[in-house]
Amino acid sequence: MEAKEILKQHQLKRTSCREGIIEVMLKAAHPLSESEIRELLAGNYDRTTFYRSFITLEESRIIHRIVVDQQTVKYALDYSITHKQEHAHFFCQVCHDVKCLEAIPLQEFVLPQGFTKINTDIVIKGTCPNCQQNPNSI
Amino acid sequence: MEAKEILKQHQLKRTSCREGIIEVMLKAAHPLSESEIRELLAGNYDRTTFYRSFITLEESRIIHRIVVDQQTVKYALDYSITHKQEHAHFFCQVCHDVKCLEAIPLQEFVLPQGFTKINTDIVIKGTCPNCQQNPNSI
DNA sequence: CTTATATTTGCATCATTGTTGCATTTGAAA
DNA sequence: TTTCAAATGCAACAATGATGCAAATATAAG
Repeated sequence: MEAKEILKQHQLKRTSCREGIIEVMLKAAHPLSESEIRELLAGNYDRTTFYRSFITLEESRIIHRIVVDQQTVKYALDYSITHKQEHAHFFCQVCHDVKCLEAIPLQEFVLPQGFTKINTDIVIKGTCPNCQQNPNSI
Repeated sequence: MEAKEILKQHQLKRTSCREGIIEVMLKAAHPLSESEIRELLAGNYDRTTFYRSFITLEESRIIHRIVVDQQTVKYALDYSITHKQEHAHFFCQVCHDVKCLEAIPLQEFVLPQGFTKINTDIVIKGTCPNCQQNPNSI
């Protein structure tokens, strides 16, 4: 699907900043940070505009956050757009990339009586194959 | 174990700020935020001192962070101190409390070839029993 | 117990990031 | 093309992360 259509479906105005962010994410092989998206974006937007675009896109459930730690947040298109299954994410502590672990089936979390589950975030931290082989490529 | 001994075992100087933080966490029923700990703390420390104490305690693996989202971070004593099993955490989106889900056994995450796992963070978001019953108690 | 020393604290300070108000600009519906 | 609500860009402020340094303090040695 195209960025334009995604915005229309979610009843958001088609602005170049929003459209650009979605386009970058459609092309991306894995979740990107705000600064990575900013660098891949054609236009040069005010940081407030950029900041508010993420809020809007997240509120409309077009994108979702993957919070690795306080200083590392990545963004990915929502499952409803990618049609992917919910999955765990892998964070490489060397190259700081996040990869989707779609191949790993997730367990069912049966909560104690009275708890209601909305969603589950799973982040596995470690070293990715590339950084294992080339430990000096930081 | 007592705060004093924990600091000694980790070869840290016994300062009242560090000791106070550990004592508060030893008494706590569930993970606390920085501001919650600050309120429960007897002394009134400079924010830099407080800030650096958390860095030191985390580096020495006395405490660990539970990152719920960018603005919600809770702290708990390290598993090596509490002797608890690794477990998932539950974040209530109404009262913002975090509870340890020690009763839920965790699956094994078998990573693809070449990945090395260091640890796994699991945060389940939803509504806790108390807030389910009293939806206006925010 | 006293002294010596390396560590920690508190304060000042600066950087970065989150957030809001408002005038101007822009998208899209009529 | 016109109209109007929504989005942008800018200024400004708040909150938080981070660092340098003199003064205070914990610990080990005497």
